[in-house]
Amino acid sequence: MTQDELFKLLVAHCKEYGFIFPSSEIYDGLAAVYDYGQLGVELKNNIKQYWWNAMTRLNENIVGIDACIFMHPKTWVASGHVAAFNDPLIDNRDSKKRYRADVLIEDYLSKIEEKMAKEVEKGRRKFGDAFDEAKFRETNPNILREKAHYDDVHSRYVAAEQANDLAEYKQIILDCGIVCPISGTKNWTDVRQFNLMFSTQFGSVGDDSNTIYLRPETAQGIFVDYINVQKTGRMKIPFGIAQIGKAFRNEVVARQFIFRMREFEQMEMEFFVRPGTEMEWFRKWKENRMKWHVTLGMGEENYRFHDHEKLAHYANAATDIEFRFPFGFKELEGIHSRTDFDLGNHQKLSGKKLQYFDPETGESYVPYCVETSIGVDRMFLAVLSHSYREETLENGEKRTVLGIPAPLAPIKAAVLPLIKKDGLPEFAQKVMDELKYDFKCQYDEKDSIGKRYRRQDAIGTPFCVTVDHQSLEDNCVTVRDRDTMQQRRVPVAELRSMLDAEVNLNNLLRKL
RNA sequence: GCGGAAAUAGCUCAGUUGGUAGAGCGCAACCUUGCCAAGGUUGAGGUCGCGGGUCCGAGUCCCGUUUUCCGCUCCA
Repeated sequence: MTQDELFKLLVAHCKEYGFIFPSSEIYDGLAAVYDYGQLGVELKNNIKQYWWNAMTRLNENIVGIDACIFMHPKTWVASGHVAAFNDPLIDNRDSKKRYRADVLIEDYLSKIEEKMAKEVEKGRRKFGDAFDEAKFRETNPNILREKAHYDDVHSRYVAAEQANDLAEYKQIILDCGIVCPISGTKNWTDVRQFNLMFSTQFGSVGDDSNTIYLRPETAQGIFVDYINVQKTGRMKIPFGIAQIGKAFRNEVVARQFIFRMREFEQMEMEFFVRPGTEMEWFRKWKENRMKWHVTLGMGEENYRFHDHEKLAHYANAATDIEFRFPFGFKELEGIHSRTDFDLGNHQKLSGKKLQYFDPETGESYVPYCVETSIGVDRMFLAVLSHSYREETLENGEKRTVLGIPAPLAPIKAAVLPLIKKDGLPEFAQKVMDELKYDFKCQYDEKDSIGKRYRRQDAIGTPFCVTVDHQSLEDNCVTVRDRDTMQQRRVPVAELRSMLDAEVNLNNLLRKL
């Protein structure tokens, strides 16, 4: 079976067993938006808990916050999102290439300038020392014609830019006969606004000044709260602020299941350090985060670092932790050295001092920042795609198993009476009562025991606890292991501690 | 956003030159059995993605549209 086929099976499996559904499916769905189902939400919560506890419990100098999705519009001016992701785009239908409409027009304008400059050169050669450029420009008919055209296009362009008039952009491109550099044709689509950020109306409708954005990253919530946390938590540099939350990006193309969605969830931690020490911390966090991943036991060979050659506008060093997804190695987590870009800009734009007085050096400075940023949904996909497997048993039967790391499994144990009579269901219910305060368990008495084992395999339940007639006599139950299918007898009184050793998330923390 | 393909029961899929909608698995109830997807009986579930059109008649032909997949494109 190819990785591609496997991935399709996984997507179908996710829907069939209640991990992930297409959103609003009864209305034909909404592109690139997915809901987490009854099992998906358990797995997702476990992933978040593993991250949250690793950050905020293992590091005394990291605290958490939960900032809002709505933020003051100036936030996105300071962060650079307004300037960097607000472009008018146009496609050429023949070459299938996409361009920024404003860049096409600007290129056209500079070509006219070049033409005029060539004309000036001609005049200079012709008249030699007696050449008067200003006068020449005012009298030469070729230049005057080009100049008039230039001024006309330029003024229309500026007006279009100010009014954000997309139709006018296209009209200018058509009027000027601008062609695609690749195909050489004028077969253009309409100009569309590429706006990465979703906007909505805040307060009463109909007033432009009330337009606000849904955050495209959670990090800015940390930066704007930085000074509050630092002061009220009496935090000393170096320290970190962690946050888990939703973010929204209106991607041009959102695909590959939950790998790239328009609404997604991030787990971000911003670690504030003394300027000059950021590379040291960058290295530490690279190591630290890789260990967090590898400790889950999904195979060290499935992770790798990918250092960025081209750095974003805010970074002086950046790397990705990539995971081997069914469609290849792809970014799972980003670790960026963001310098003082964010805090510095927020300080400038807000006029509020965001400096830290360092008692060790006696200096005040805007801290530098090292960020770790991981997508919850990508992590979810990494776990599921790594866990999904189809086995053929010795007797030739097929078995579909989700070998989810036990601490992350949505259901920790299934409690199954061997048959649904002779008092076994009642005994099993008592076992449920014993376990339910510590573990998410599922009770099932329908169908044969073999079938129930397979059902639990398919949703990744690490242990099945079976109650039989002998249990009534000796207070022991059979515990069956998902991966090995081996069984052992365990006294009911020992069940809790046995399960705890295998499925408790905090056991992972001890290995970090 | 462009090009190609697809959409029929919860899932996987049949459905002939256009003539009243099918299977297997699954699901629910009951009976029987009891440690790795057992058997029997009964039952629920589909205006064939959606909207138009052609036709006496459309799951089937035509147009539009939505969603998904593949390839471009884009990606802090």
